[in-house]
Amino acid sequence: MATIKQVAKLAGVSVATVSRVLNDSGYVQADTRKKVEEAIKQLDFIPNEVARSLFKKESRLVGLLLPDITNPFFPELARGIEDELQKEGYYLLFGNSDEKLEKELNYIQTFVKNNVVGLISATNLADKSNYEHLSLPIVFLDRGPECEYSVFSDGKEGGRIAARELIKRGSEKITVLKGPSHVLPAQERFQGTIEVLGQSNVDFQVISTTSFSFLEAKAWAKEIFEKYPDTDGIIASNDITASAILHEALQQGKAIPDELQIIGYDDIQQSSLLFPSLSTIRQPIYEMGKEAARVLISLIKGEMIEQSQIKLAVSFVDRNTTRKAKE
Amino acid sequence: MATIKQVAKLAGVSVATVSRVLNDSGYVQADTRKKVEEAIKQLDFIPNEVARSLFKKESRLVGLLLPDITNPFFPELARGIEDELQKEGYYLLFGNSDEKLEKELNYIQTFVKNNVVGLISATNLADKSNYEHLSLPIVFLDRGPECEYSVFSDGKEGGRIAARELIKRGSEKITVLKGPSHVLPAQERFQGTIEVLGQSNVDFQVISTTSFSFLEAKAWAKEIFEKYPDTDGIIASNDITASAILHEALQQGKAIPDELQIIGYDDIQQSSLLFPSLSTIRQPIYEMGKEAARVLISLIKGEMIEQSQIKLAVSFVDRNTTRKAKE
DNA sequence: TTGAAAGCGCTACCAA
DNA sequence: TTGGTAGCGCTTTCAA
Repeated sequence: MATIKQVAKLAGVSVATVSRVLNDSGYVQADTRKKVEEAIKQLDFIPNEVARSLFKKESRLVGLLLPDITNPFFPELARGIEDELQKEGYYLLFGNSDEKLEKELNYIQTFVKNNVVGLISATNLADKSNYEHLSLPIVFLDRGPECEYSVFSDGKEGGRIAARELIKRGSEKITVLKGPSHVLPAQERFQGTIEVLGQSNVDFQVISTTSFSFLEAKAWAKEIFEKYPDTDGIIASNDITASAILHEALQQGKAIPDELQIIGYDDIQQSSLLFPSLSTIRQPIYEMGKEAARVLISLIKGEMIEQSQIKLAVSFVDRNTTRKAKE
Repeated sequence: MATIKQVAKLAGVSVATVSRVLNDSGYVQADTRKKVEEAIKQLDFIPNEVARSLFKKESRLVGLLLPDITNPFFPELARGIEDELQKEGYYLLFGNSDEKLEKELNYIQTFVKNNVVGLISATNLADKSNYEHLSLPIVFLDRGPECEYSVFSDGKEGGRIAARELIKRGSEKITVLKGPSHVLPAQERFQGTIEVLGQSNVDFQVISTTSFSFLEAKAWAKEIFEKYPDTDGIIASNDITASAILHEALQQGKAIPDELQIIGYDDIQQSSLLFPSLSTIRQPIYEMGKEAARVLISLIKGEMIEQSQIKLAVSFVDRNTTRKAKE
């Protein structure tokens, strides 16, 4: 790798001058610039970002902390973030926390060590205290309003919509899966759901679930169908869980959606690939990622932020695990 | 952020000594070490990785280039890589190339600028020439043997297995989807498939497909069912495509697997969530990621590598879009 | 308009 | 066993 010194030498100028053309700063005469540019080309010189970062005390790197990229919700989020950051010349350093504090802390430290200019965290145990000493712009994603800067979608309303749509479509004995209690967004939507259900005239019951795992969800589904064989509507805590329930229901020969309606949450890509395709509450996942990146970039640039908490709207995606609404 | 200088001052020693305890190198007396460690704790000092990287001319960063993290094949790959790297204290800088040369080159440059110690590339246009001037350890993932170091699975054999299993299970008019021609691994498996099919006594036809997109695949499926209504076995180029075909088939009321058998490729997580669950050829995706990371780490450490090309075995996953094998 | 030089935080050599 | 110090590659004063 060529260095700035070599370029300077070849161009017959000082390193200061080379630096100036590199950064388009200060005065450089046209022909001097030309000489330098030629030398750069000749040597295939690429400025060393590390040296630059050391001096400037900031890099072009952004840290991204996710629970698990393997969970289909997160790749889309990550993609939104990346696409937005890339436009502005920032790059992603990324880690999966597995919801383990140790890993989370370890990654945060790594990010800091590497002079990241900002941080986006979508983990659930993202306790404020792990972050506040950082003196770095931080944006929390998919998490609630108690934090400084955050981007999330309207979980409560999403939960309400799910309940309303199911009622509107004629379910009368609804089963609600609560979702893991440590996953805040899941609890939000759950609250919204039971709020609406409580005000309605339908029967409903709540199943406490502890994970989003497909296999466990299948077991719960089995249990539900045994205990409440006449349940005619299920509100799942997310699309994976909904897939599992759908799977079990089909296996048991239930008619979907005539006998049983199922509604998911998230609208991950695969939900439309199921058969029947899954009706669900759509979070604008990709857009959430983009938005978070945008907020972070503004923060990095020290721009004014109109609102520190951005709540995006959710919507009902009417596919084939729900019936047509009654007029 | 505290610096080594401040630690040295507080501990009443020189920066050299602090550096020694930091790196466990050279001689440090027990009580001196203690003083230093206390100062470190007191100041919450974390060594600046950037400065270290500048001096050492290498970082703890590894670059990862993927086509698109949103494609369900890649998160698992990424996870395998990350888990393995993390054990050894390496971290991931990552980018999606979207199979665009410009983006690919841009990311490679960024990686180099940031002193990455190594590179893992899983892109399809990964032309050797874009990489060979890099003088960096590089491992190609999910790609063929023409490259220096690579980890991939046995695509040809996978293609063969798919054909054999379908024949064994009684399909007699098989349709093969060819998969995008620029995706080398897809072509490998296609070769394997037609090799076996050609030696057999079954009829078969090949459909040229140009993408892995679900929607396009649905359209092809429709076309297939129109043109070849008596096709009784489809070998898809991957699981997404297979999902689309399954979807269309179910929509048309075909009995799966009695009337039509479908076999996918990859065994991404969601394939088991489909109903009927998808029979497919399993690539050990996570393991491939791990293996690639392991090779890269060996390369970084300058260890001897027994084999530069690691080919992992694939296997048939017998689920519910294929029938039981005839005795 | 240019160059000399200090210094970002760290490591490693050499001398003490 | 310790400290002084040069230098990694760059940016940015300050002076010329």
